[in-house]
Amino acid sequence: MIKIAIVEDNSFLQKAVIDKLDFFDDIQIKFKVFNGLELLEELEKNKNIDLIIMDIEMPKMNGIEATKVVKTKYPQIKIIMLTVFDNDENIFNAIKAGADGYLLKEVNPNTLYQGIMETLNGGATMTPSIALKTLKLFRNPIVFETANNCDDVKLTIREVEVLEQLSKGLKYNSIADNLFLSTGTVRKHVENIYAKLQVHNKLEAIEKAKNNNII
Amino acid sequence: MIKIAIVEDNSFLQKAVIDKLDFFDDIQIKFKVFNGLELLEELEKNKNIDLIIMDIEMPKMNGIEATKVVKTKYPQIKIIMLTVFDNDENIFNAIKAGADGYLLKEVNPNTLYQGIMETLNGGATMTPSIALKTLKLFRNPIVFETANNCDDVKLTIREVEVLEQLSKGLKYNSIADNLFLSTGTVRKHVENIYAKLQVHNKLEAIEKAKNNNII
DNA sequence: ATTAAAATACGTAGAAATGCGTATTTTTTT
DNA sequence: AAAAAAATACGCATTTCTACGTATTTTAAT
Repeated sequence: MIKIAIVEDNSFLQKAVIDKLDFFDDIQIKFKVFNGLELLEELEKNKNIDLIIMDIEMPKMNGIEATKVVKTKYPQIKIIMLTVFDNDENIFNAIKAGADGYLLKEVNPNTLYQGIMETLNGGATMTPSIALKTLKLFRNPIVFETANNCDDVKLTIREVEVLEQLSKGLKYNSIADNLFLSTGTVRKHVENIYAKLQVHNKLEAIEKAKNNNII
Repeated sequence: MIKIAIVEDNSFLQKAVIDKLDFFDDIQIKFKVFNGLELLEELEKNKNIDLIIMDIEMPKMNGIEATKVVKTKYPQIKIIMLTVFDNDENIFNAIKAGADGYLLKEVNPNTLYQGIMETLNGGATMTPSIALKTLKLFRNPIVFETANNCDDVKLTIREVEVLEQLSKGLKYNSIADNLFLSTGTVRKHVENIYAKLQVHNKLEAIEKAKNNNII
């Protein structure tokens, strides 16, 4: 049994998706919610989900943001975007956020089902029009001002140096050695970095720093 | 009538492709050649072609080079790569060269036909496994340093899953939770991953895995 | 049917990382 | 000159990770 969750704010379209999947016996719709926040709440209660069908435009938390969070907290869950919008920016952001597929709302039941199966078997699924846009984006990468984290994070020069070394997988001892510091000082820099970035380990710090073009 | 050209150096495989397309009445194979150079010569004589089915590895001029030239001189002609190779570098280069699709040789007649039709209707076609690789390349653009990934590293499916979760900065406990495992098992998987990749911590493992496009 | 590989799980021990507190010196800013 | 920010450094407690060993069950391959 394939465990599916549906995230879609329009209850009419939600129903349409459910109807499409109703044909297939091995598909079990575990829950349906109306926005990203509700999805996260539901996943807290029950993370035993194989795949999420996700709309993009939604109140409170949109599908892109939700995808980012889900792919960070529960990377094993597959996500297929299902939306009426096929503009470059949405496609680009959805892929960057970690989506495993991108289908348009008018998809027929069979194609949707196929897409789900292919995704669960370690592939990805896209409608041909989306695939073409993806290829074009690939060839001609546009820089969207992602307006990522406007948090205006400011690390000092020394902190950036330490973070750069951290990102190479060096341990505190080696970093201290490289920068002619004591291990304790490196440690303190790392602490301060974590506090500024509001994270709690190397990987999160590096991820966030990269997103803000700090490193 | 859809006018198709086939570029494939192996005459046996060439025959196989023709057989696959023979089923369909609206497909007309205008000519078949054995490498890129012959293709260009033939196009000089007759450029009235809708779509080219192109192999990659060929003598004299390979499919990537040929695609570049064709897409420059005759941009209206669609090109679908049809090859046994699904390595990142080929996919990357084919897309960059301007290919409109990328299918694997074992494709069944129907899918091939569908792909052709979708491509001619302004879409693109990819097998799900290729689509996934494309998305990964999109998210994680690599520099193809041949020295880097000669190691022929093979991780099991489970190991890749664990590594993906590791790369998000999750701790062993959360990973165990997400994958419904014991913490000890996660630990053991991580050990095995490190041994295979010959590394000694998360960051090195992730770095290496990304370079080999494992994650 | 037998063998090999993969996935599962636990224990012990030491290394490394994280969080919190404190404190001094140096540099920069006002 | 005074104040603020940055860089330096340690100690303690706790958590997490890494390494090594062992072992059973499940799945895939020959």
